[in-house]
Amino acid sequence: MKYWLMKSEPDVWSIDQQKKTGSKGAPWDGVRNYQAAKNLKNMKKGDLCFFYHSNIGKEIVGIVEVIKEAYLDKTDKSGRFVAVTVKFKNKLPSPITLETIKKSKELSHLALIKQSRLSVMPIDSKSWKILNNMSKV
DNA sequence: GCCAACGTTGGC
DNA sequence: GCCAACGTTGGC
Repeated sequence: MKYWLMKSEPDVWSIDQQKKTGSKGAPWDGVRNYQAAKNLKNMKKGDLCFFYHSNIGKEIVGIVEVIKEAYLDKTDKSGRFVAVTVKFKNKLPSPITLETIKKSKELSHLALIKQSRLSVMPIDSKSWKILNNMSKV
């Protein structure tokens, strides 16, 4: 199983909206970046993703699970980009802010920090564990 | 609201 | 296929 991190502006799509969709989940679409799309294509059913709120909050707020692997993004007329379906899994006991992540030397390699504009990125299992531990109060 | 970083587009 | 111009993202 792989781990990921996906960004969303809570104005547009927040963890609470995601939660409301329950077990049927919701499409993660609108990605218009090849690198992010490549990551979407590599997702497998059952993979877990951190849900990050960009702009407002700038923190990891929860975890969602991939329930449908990459398919053509219906919102993309060109047919070049894909979407996946994810379902709400849980909210973090306490959100992890970007500021906190930046302070950790062990997490300095994450694309979240190095490539601030990338919206879908892999998270190695070690970093996943570190982040989960950080979220426990 | 600004602007740096960076991705994309299109003319050549 | 290069690269300038332009658009977008996202942190500050």
